[in-house]
Amino acid sequence: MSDVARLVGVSTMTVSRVLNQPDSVALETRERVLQVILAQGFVPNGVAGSLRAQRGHGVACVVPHIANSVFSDTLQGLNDALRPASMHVLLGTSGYSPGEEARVLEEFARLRPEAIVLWGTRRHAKSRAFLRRLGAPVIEIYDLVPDPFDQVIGFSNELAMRAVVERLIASGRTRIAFVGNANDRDLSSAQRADGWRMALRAAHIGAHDLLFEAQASASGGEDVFRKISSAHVAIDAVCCANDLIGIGILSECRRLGISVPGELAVAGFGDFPFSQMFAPSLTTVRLPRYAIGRVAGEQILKRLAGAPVEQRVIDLGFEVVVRAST
Amino acid sequence: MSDVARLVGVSTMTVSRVLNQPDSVALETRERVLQVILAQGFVPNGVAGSLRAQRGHGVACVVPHIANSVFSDTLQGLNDALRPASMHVLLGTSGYSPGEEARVLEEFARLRPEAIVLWGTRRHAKSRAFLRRLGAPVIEIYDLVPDPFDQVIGFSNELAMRAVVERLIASGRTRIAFVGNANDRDLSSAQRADGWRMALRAAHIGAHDLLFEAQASASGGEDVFRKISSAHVAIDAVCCANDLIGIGILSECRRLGISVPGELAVAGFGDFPFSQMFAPSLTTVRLPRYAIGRVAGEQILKRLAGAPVEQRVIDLGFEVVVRAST
DNA sequence: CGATCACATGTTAACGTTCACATTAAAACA
DNA sequence: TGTTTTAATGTGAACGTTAACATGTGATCG
Repeated sequence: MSDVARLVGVSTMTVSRVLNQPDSVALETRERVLQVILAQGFVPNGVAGSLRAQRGHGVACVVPHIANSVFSDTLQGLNDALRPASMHVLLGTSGYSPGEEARVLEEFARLRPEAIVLWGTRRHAKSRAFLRRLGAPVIEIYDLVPDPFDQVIGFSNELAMRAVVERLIASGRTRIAFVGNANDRDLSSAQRADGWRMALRAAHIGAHDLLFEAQASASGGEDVFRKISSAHVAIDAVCCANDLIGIGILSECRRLGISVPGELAVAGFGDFPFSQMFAPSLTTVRLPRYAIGRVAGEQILKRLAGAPVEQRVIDLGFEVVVRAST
Repeated sequence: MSDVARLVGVSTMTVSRVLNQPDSVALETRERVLQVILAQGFVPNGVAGSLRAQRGHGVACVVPHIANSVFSDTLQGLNDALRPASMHVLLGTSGYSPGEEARVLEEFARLRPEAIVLWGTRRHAKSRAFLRRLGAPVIEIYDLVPDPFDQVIGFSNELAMRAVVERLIASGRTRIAFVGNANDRDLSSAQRADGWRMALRAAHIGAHDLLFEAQASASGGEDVFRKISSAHVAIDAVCCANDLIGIGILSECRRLGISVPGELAVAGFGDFPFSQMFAPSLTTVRLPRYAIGRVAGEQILKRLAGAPVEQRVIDLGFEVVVRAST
């Protein structure tokens, strides 16, 4: 930068101002500076700038797993919102482990990010203490909780699944099963099961024995449905914790000659990219995946600009997408 | 850091050494320092460290679009490889535009990344000049080219598609169409078309009129196949530039009552997550998506450790996955 | 017409580390 | 025993920018 300043015949401060507060520099000076910057190919050192200004341009984002359309859509939204403000995303993964999340956070904290975006609301006490000390805005995404750490953006898993079950009940189904991964690392599946239970209870339908565990994958769905069907459990509908399971069940039904939705209605959750291409196409819940990221980014920018937190809980809703499988 | 140093009764340099070269500090001193660090909750300032040491821990990665399983798998691989070395990924998107890529690169350049990972090999002259000046290792991924800018990791689109077509020919197909997005922003689709042409030529099968353009989506596949079939073009096989198109064609065949693979063989490209769940399941090419990211990360670490570039072109191959649709 | 003000630019120091070199003490050696 | 080597720590400066304050110039005002 001092090279540029010398060539133009101004102080480094003027060059710095051209870069950061162009309006405070006289038009003619500004143009001369910009010209030299271009000619010299000068790229300002953001590291030095961040150090001196005591604020950077990074937003740390920790998700369980990148290779998953749920998270990648959200990342896209976050990135799209932040880029115009020349903020960048520091990406990390926790592999669904709170301990790993804490470790990743500690690494990121060294870089003094301006804000932090975390998937889910269940985390290690260590992480909490850490985040508190960091002082940066913390946006939790996906699982809506009434009293978040700082701010939470997402939708209600319970209400969404409840809406699905209510549709099934309205269309005359009475023996409605739930299939999910009850793995306690995954809070959302448990919340979805709660929604299923609530809907049945509200309609005075008992369903104590119709909860089945499955891995959150298509083969998990196939496996569990093979078991259900060979055990001759009487059901006329099945709600799945996600679309992968639903598609596994659909393909197993095809194999077993069970007509969908004639004999069995199948509903998924999450509206994964291929769910509508299936035959029959899968009824599911569309989640505001992109919007969650986008709104998170917008909230971050607002708050960094000094705005107060208006809503600690931002509910972006969901949409039940009724297709051929129910 | 000086607080910690004072509390322990050593100089800041010793604290710094405990953090960066623990072996050079006496065991007893080291333990005392670590204890105070923990007690004080001291988190070293990586920004200051990077500035002084003139090297950071960031790897800039620019892909066209995050919300795409192809890229997200690769990102996962990259991240997994880099994390143990406490390197982090700076994520940016170009939206398939070389101009936007150049802009994002310029932003990232300010942060002085240690290495750069870029999707594809087609880029703006501005980007090239830029990358050259930066001096950091540049890894291009996916499209293999014989003479890369620095280093390229991927597979051969041509050979992969050629292998698919050869299988179709071997199984007796003679009227083999290609459907892809000939949009010139997407080099890979063009390379795949080349592979198709090469295979036909090698088998002495002409196919001048069997190249069809379609958007790279399921609905693109449906649309184009509707046109093909209403124009009564005689074909007995179709290769698609990606699985989305293939699945669109499969679902259109189902609608039109065309038996697959009886009347028509359909092959996709890319092995997208749901392709094997379809009925019929889609024959496709499995790409080393995760491995590309992983190997990119490993190469970066190697090179940062001072190792010379052994292979400028790293071919990770592909695998033709034959399923029910052919 | 002198005082006040806004504007454009400059000066100095500091952000929190780590590099390069210096120092000290103890150990190893001839 | 004197000299060299090794290990452990300290000192001062520097990384490249920007915050805070200072200065100088011309315009505006009563």
